[in-house]
Amino acid sequence: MVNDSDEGAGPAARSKRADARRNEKTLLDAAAAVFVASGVEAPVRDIAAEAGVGMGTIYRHFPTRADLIIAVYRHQVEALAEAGPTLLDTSETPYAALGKWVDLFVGFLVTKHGLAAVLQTDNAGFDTLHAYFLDRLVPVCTHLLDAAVASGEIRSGFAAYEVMRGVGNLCIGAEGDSRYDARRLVGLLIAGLRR
Amino acid sequence: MVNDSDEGAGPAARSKRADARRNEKTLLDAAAAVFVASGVEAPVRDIAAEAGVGMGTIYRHFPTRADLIIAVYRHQVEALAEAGPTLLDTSETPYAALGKWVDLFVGFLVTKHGLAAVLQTDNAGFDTLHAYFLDRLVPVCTHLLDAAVASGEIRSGFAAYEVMRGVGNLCIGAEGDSRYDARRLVGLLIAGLRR
Amino acid sequence: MVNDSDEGAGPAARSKRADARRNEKTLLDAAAAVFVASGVEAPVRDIAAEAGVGMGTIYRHFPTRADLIIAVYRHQVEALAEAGPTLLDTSETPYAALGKWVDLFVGFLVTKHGLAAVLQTDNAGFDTLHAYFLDRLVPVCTHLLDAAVASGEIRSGFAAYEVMRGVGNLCIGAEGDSRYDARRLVGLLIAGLRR
Amino acid sequence: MVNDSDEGAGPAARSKRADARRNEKTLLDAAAAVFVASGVEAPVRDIAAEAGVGMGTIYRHFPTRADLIIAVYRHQVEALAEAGPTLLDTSETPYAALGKWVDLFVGFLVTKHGLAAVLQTDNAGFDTLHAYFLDRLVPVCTHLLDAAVASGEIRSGFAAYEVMRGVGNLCIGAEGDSRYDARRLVGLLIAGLRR
DNA sequence: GATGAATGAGCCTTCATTCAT
DNA sequence: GATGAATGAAGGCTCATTCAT
Repeated sequence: MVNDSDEGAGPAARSKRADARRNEKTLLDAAAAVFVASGVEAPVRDIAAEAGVGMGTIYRHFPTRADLIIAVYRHQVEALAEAGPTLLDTSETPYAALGKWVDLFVGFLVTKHGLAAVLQTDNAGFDTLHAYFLDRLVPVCTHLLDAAVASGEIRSGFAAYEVMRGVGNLCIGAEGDSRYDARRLVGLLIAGLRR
Repeated sequence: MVNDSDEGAGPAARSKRADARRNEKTLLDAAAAVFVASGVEAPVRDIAAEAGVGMGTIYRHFPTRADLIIAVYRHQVEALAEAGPTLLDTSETPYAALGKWVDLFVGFLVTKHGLAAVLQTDNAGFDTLHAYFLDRLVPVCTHLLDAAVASGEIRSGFAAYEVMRGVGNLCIGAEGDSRYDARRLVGLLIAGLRR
Repeated sequence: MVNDSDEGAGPAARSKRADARRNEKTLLDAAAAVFVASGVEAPVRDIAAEAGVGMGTIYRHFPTRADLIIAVYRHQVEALAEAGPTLLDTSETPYAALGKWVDLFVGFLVTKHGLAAVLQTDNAGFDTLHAYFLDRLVPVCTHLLDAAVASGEIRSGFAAYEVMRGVGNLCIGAEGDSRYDARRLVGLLIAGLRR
Repeated sequence: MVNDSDEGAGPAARSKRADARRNEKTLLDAAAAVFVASGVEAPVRDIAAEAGVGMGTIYRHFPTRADLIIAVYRHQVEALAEAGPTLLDTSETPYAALGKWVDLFVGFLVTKHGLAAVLQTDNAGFDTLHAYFLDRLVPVCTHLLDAAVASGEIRSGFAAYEVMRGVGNLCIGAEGDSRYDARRLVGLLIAGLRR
């Protein structure tokens, strides 16, 4: 994030940017809060209200809802992406790393009311969102799976995309149903991968 | 069910009924078609249009959307329920029966665009639907799981509700995504149950 | 009612009529009951249901709601009309007769949930209803008023139509409001007529 | 009311508000016009059309129909409320004041097609409206009645609520019926109060 | 004649999105 | 740039009324 954009503009320009970024931060925080409370499909008006800005401001910064969602979760997705290699390095076996990573993924999704649902839907207009998540995480997951296959711990033949979709799906609606523990079921799924 | 179809009823006495029932069939077919095309949450208007009837007709026959959905899928749910014991009798092991039954379940869900999604949602107004599915199928699934636990093939501790929810979730959005094979993933989940 | 219609038809025709009249009686009773329970604007379907007949039957007998209402209350309106002269004959003074008659009128209206409201509304389609009530009762009321004016008990200058409309209005919504006693207020109105 | 109109507010700070308020004025005028023409129960669409705005605009400003009605008549209700004490001060006797006030009330209601009807109905959703009218006017009327009782001009025992309801009822449907003069009848009612 | 199924207009309400200020 | 007012499509639901059986 340090050098995220801003190719060295003059001081005034920069301050404007800084201003805008601060505003954007407010937006993202508000959106995150509303997403948690009411799901990713919450009315734009609610998000604007939470942020204390006009709705137009939301639209200026994020032309589509998908853009907003991406922005909201970018940090966490990045962290997730970065966690892959790290876990591989620090875990006893590739399979253990996979398990831990999937757990992180579950932790991410389960707390985002409705995100998992949006992720799998073929709703037009969410392609960007889809693409972003996949572009960023599929390679990471592929890497983990490959390693675990290579170590002989799991069977081959399952694509990262598929596994992630499965994990994502298992997380849908998990929040709020005490009889359903997404993490346990995901555990089953990953266990099913073992040779 | 015995006298459900009125072939052989009094000639005129049943004429209205026959008419209405034929119409109801049209409605169910139309609803099924629309459900496949646009999901179970499709506008009532669309279903009416597809059936070539007025909206009022839908409401007359099915006061709530849940009623309609139940009616549309009743036959298949019943068949599913009845398949459980049969499979247990005719399969080599309880686990094999469980696998086959789950496969049937997946086959059912995968072709019903949006049904799996509705099934897990806590949308108010779908309680009837929920209840119907669970009432009918959870006992069957429980029976299969118990048998497989008893035969020592799978670990214990997973409730039918949870497993079914998991399977259901894995089927969400499966249709139309060629890179995602719900059946395979469900296979993984069930495999994960093995000791 | 004795010779209400039926100009001496043949026996068969007559029996048919008798049949129809019995049916019509059922309809009227049902309508009266529903009117009391849900007001004069109750859905036709409800009335049909209460009568245990199809809606079409209602429409056959009473093309418009006004026709039905008239039919339902015809007996009571006739009784009211006939009570006028009688009261005049049997009361101490014309004003007393007027008071008693108005009381009967109030008693009639107050128990007909919504009737008073319909009576004053200029809803198109209720002209028949209006006309019937007025044609039948205005002359009676006029007679009473005239007598009371003649006896010097009340001031002149108020038309029966106006007084009846006033009484009718005071009865609107009386049922079900314990803080509002239509009869008392009507008493005030009639008291106001005194010299 | 003091700072209700914003002549003199900060130049730009209030521009939106000014805009919206102007619009609200348009809405109120349109609503008033439609209320006169079609009654207080006119479809929201009609009001929007009359105002030349979208329906959403109505809903933005007035979440419920009752809110709209209240807003439309607030000024007049307030004026009515304030007229009570004034009349008491400036009239020869309390009874005269009562008569004049009731006359104002009649003048108000008679021009509001359907308002009187709504006022007496127990329609759910109009409670706010009811409450507002009663809260504001019953005390005023009570005051007038009490004074007239105290002065020995009228009989006691009639609550303001009841009298107002009576007056209100007498005004229902008055507009457009040349044979019915609500004011005269109300006069009769009030005359009836005299000892 | 009776039936009640079907029709469809009509109303309400919610929000995503645009755009004047 | 920000604001939030306005728009209007979309969808749900309820009957009055017609008409095939």
